[in-house]
Amino acid sequence: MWSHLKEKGIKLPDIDSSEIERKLDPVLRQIEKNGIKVDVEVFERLSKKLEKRVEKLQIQIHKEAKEEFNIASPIQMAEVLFVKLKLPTENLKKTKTGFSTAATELRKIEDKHEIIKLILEYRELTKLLSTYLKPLPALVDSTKRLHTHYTQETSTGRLTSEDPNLQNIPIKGKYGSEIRSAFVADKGKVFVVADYSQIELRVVACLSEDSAMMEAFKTGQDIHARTAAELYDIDINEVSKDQRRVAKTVNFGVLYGMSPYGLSEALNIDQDQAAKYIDRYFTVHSGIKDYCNKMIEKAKRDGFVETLFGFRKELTNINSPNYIIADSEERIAINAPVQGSAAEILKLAMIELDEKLDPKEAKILLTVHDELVVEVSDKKVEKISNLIKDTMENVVKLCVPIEVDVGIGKNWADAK
DNA sequence: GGTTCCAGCGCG
DNA sequence: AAAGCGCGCTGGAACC
Repeated sequence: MWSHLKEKGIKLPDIDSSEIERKLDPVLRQIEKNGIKVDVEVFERLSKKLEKRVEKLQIQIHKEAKEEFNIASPIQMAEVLFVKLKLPTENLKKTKTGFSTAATELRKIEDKHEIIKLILEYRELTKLLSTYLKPLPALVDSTKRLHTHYTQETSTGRLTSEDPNLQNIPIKGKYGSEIRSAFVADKGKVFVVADYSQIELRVVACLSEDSAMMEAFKTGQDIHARTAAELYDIDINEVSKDQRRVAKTVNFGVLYGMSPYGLSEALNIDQDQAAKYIDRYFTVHSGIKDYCNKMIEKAKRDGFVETLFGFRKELTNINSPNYIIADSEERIAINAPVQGSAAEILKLAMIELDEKLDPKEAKILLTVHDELVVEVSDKKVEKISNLIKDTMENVVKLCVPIEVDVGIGKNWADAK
């Protein structure tokens, strides 16, 4: 499906998707066996702190509601907010049982009542406690290491991590880095964390041969700032933080087949403005537009699309008269080749690294979609971090450069 | 007591 | 008319 790209300067190893899976399997089993060390005391300290705060929040929420109810129950929550306190529900999404109390919806009415802030903080903290801080320490082995299980995900070709899932460890919020700092390198070793920079956007730049996006990557520009400059018709150096944020959402949204409605929801702007952004984007990036149309056409004709290495995503319902199903499969047709090809690139890098790394010096501990965490002997960091970066950047040659950011540290937070 | 579904939310 | 891709885990709720 992508063989025409081979005349355009891309170079792929001579291997197909199923052979990638075969070769990757023993590598994954070794990674699972390695495990990653957790400083349980960091979790316990943070747990105590957050539990105290949650108790206070619970009391305050009940006081504001003038009623004791189960804050963890969305049904009871909706009753309190929208019936008892009569908070406005105009722009709120609905669920099967009534109005949604999801964080995105509550933020729309955040300034209508003091209780909303409290609920959002309560949700944040209880999520961290129940999903990470409480369960993970119970799962470490006698050497304090945590072992996940990776499975080859059959939908897009990504890997998934379960029991426990180590691909969704917090990083973003107030406590993200504190939680990540509990994942530590063994004595005499450090973490080398290597992640692909904008790999999905680089892949789509190559699959689509979109000239503006290819140029952005070839010249090493900040891709979101460049898109902002295009959307607002300004110089790339004049782009504000907010404009960059909008452009970032547009860049990712397009990869997922986002509609004007979806963009307006994501950015909290009106739908006309969102439509203008998308329109402008596709005017500048006609190659991306063509790519989207081609993937949809191909899926409608052949019943599947595929990745760079031939992993197929079947889309047998794309011609369905039910537009909910057909539209959904159109979005998947756009996204699957991009997400799947990016996954293959990391998998190939893992296979190659497994061959190159001496297990006495370096062990892969985690793989998180576009990132590897490797535990490396103190003395060899310089040499091995260069090897990792070099291997990941050159495992395939796309029509744009591939860049890898490398960090080094004693724990997962410091190494990023 | 167990299973299943849903809503919600953590990550890329 | 629905509305952004891919996951796994948790607690509540409904039911057996």
